Amino acid sequence: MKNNIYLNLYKDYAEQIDTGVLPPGSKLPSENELAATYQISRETVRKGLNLLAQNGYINKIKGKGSFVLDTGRLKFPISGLVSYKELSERLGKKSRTIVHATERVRAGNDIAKELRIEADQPIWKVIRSREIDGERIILDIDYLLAEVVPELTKEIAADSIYQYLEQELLLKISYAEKVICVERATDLDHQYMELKDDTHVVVVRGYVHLEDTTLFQYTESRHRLDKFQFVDFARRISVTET
Amino acid sequence: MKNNIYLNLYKDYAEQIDTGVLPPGSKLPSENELAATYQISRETVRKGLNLLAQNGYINKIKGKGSFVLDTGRLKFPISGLVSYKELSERLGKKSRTIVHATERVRAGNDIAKELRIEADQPIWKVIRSREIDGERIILDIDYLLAEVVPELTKEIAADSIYQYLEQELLLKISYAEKVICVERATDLDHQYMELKDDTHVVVVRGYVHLEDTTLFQYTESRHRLDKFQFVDFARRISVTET
DNA sequence: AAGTGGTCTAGACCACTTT
DNA sequence: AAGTGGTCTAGACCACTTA
Repeated sequence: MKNNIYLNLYKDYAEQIDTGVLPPGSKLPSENELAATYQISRETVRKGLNLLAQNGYINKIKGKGSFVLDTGRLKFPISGLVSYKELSERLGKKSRTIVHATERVRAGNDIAKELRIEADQPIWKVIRSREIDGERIILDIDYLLAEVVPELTKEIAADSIYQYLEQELLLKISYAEKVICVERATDLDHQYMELKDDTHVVVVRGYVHLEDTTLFQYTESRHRLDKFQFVDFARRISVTET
Repeated sequence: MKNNIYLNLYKDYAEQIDTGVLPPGSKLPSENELAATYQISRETVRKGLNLLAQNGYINKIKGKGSFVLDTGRLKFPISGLVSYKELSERLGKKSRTIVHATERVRAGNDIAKELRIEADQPIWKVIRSREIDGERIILDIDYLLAEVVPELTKEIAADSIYQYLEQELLLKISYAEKVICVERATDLDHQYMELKDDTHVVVVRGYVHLEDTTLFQYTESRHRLDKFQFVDFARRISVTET
């Protein structure tokens, strides 16, 4: 249990909104009220509320208050860096992970380039497909630096690699860049997904960094066109320059 | 000129990083230094730096300092709510907008549903294609509440609707939800884009809200598969529950 | 030990909405 | 006038890194 007051506030309200205890449109207590009831300072309350606002949970209106947004309609709060396990648990879908490979190999030229390392460096290669409602519609291929992740097993890959990295190896995952595009389906796609006669797949490339900016993981998440969906929540920063 | 110290700090450094004055890997002055030189408090410095960190400009490391990230390699800082004009200006690509229609109509059932209004309400419908490097690869269809936007012209649509809304109508655009998926190409797609023999297009649906949470704009941005790219920057919030 | 960023406080003033 | 969120301050303590 850490001493992170504003994060606790965030989690409390995020959960209440996720579970529907606080329905869309409800008004949160004012910042002064929250500060008083939680016995914390108002700036700390504001840190928590601002996190909620950034992640699409609430909207703050000057002079009025903070109100719960309608997050349920748009499911999939992917905006953020969330693991597949965390996501499927939140959605409660019937999903299954099939691990096809968990092997320690040496990086080829293409992967070395993506991970920005030299070729022949040892890496972990993990191939998994995700079955949702009985259909294999996602193929995830992960590459992790063996220098950072010395050990990896099929069991970990079947459960959650992120959980292992964070809770066992105590790695601090900091940020990721993702690039989404559409590409021709490969043989591997056909082998591990039920693609019917699709010629293309959506490819989400992920570059995951640690706190010290080390790039330690490159992921290709390949999705069947008709099942792919990505949801983003964005706030506008007014850029009225000069 | 507003009194927004931390936003000024953000813009200053964002520009310096965008233009390469501060190359990737450079170290920013420490928070205490910045507070001293700018004659502001450290918490205010931190607000500016945190904005930079959120938007992928810098990474902050405890005990070490703040460092510029490599934003150039992954261009397209789409993560955020940025208009097409702002984006193309930042990228400096040869692009052109062709306005096909700017008309005041009454909402049909489908659009009324997206905008969450009743059918037959007056709305503006704008159809534009975007030509990049000589090819028409994006089709944007916008629907705006006439109640919020009383007037709209072809000239505005050719330039920037956002600029008009914010600087002329003084509307406060607050946030947007975006949903990305792949769908079958329609006749309209073939009419206004150079689709060759593609059967599908990437569809980015955008729901844009004002400060008071009013949904006032629904946008369909339709992209040719081979030219579509979406880049996202995400920071991890550790969710080590219970 | 000195410097860094992370968290928190108690108070202040402002602009905006409501009564 | 009272209440709301937005900004800013000056100072405190902590955990972490570097020397």
